[in-house]
Amino acid sequence: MPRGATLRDVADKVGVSPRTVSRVVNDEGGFSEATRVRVLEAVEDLGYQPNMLARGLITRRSGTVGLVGVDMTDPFFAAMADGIQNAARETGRTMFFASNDGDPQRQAEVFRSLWSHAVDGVIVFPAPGTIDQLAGYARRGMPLVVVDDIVEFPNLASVSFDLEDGAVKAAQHLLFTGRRRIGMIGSEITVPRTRRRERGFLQAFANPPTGAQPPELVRVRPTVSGGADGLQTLLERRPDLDGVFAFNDSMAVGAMRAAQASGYRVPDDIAIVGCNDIEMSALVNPGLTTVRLDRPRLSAEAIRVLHELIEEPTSNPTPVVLPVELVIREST
Amino acid sequence: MPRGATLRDVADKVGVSPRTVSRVVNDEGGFSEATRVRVLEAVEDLGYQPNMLARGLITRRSGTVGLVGVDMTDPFFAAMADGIQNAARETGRTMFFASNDGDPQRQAEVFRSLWSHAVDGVIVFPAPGTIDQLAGYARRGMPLVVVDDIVEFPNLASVSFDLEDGAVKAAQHLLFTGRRRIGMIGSEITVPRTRRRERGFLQAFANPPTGAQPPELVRVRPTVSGGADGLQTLLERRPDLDGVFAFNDSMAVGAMRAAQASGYRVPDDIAIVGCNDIEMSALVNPGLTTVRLDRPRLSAEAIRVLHELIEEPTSNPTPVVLPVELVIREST
DNA sequence: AAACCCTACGTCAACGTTGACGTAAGTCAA
DNA sequence: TTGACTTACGTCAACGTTGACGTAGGGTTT
Repeated sequence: MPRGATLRDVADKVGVSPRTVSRVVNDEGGFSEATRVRVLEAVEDLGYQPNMLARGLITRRSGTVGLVGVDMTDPFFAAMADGIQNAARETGRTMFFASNDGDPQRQAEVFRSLWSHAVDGVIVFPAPGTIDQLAGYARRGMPLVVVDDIVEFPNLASVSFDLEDGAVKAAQHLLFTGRRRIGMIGSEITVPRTRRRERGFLQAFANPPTGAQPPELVRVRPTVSGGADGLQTLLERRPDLDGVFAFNDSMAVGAMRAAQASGYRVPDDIAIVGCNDIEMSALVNPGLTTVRLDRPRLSAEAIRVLHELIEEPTSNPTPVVLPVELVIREST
Repeated sequence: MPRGATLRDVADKVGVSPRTVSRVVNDEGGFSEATRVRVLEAVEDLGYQPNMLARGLITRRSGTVGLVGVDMTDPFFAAMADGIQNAARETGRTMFFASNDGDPQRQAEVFRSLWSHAVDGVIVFPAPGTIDQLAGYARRGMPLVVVDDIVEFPNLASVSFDLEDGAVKAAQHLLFTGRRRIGMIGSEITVPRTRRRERGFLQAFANPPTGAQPPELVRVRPTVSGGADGLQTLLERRPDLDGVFAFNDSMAVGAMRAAQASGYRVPDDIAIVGCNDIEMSALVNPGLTTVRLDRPRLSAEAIRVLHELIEEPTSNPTPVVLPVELVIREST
């Protein structure tokens, strides 16, 4: 609720019209050097700050971007959010943040709100089954970047990691280091990116080495405790399990704790590979082997593509897919 | 850049004036049941969404709140942000998020931007030495809640944890369990809340048990690697160190790793107590004894006080100080 | 029947800014 | 000297909404 100085206040003080002050403030040209100096002095004196609501109303640019994620407390996402927020600031935009909790209905609320606030664009980690919802907003003219999912729609870009390849690398590493009875703890939240990890994992078993058993797959909540539950289920099905690939590092850590609690040694009895390389992964004992994602790069690409879309709404950027890398620590 | 239906579109479709549609949408009364039904039908048909920029311009309420933190990737802060975001949504407000990186100048930029966007209020984890900056915005009429710092200014509320007491409890626990050569790893970022932890820590040594040495204090970056460096420094000063209290859990984990890397056993040789109880703390080995903070409660109080301030700008809420609790795990 | 109130609208201006366009004075070329 | 162009402004309307106020028609009271 600002009650600060307006263009008119500055204009009155200097003795010009508000339009001229506006021109100086936005550096549009069409004013003399002398005027510029006097206007900027008055701006300083009065502490004038442009009102983005009024400006946005007429320019149809509010100077804001939205970031919609699944869960802000996920360290992977928090790191992304931080990068995006910084990148947005550099282009003079302020960031709205909201989480969708993986719930399509909540995401719908969030988008209604962002639309009302006339955001210039949104970067979204979509809730399951919301591609149509998102495509609808894209069609209505909202520049939209979907992260970690590959989609192709007009006005809708996507940026993702090559997690299929990551899962292949993880599974191959387990097989290569001699594991033969391998399970995967997947996520019960099923969006395409979830499925790509499973697909890559299974794909690695297309030509299995001798002795490799067909892989087991369970799907649980993508949290530490979910990972623990997942490992329990895998062990019930196959007590001689000797390798696990988890959907993300939080789950991998949960699985590691559960395995240790059940008397299994890691990596001697069971090798564990995670995905994401969050900070915690290097700090647990043993250190977690995991698929590393270049998050700063993802943030940068997402913002870059979003701005492309904002500046040139008709452009149809090709989906960006970033490579991943396996980091080997002590858990395998 | 929404180009959606406006009040006028809805009004034309129904055959009433925009003002009547506005009354129905905002449920102000002064319309017949028949009109209400027909307007809401048209709203639905056209997918009308109020334009918050226009509304905010006239009501001086933008329907947004700001959250300004030090570092979004700090898990403690992420949890707070999530709680605040949810609470804000429940009152129909959308949350801006920005981090100040502990830098007063950056925080100034952030506040300029938020002011321009006419936020209804801001919750801030202040950068060091910015109380005057904040008080300035409060004086200009921006409802402001400072978290984790005690301040008293008009239009400026504060909510914090009793970290002085937390530090007392941590130090007393170390002393009570027989530790006598104790160090503290503090934060080099010095805001009042930092100092309170140090003050509490030192206070516990006012009447030391027999044999207790005067405590050592180092100040480092509040990160995992900073914690590791801090422990190194403490060990250089006092190789027979047997207890450590760290400013936060990330640092405590860093210190734990550094101690183990130097051949000390935890807790046998050195006991470690952290502060904050982040998720990681229960997962490291050994589990970290730490001061638990009720973060959902802090989020809830911050939002509650902020709304109080928004609704009643003249109210002068008393600072809220929340109790803390020591959680004993295996690191002591 | 006059005076009053209530209901259900409509009208108009304003929020602070910028897009579109107008214009007086000065500059320049033919 | 005239016409065209440029510079440095000003004027006006519009963005979409709500606050303030007006009013026609019906009902109720005196």
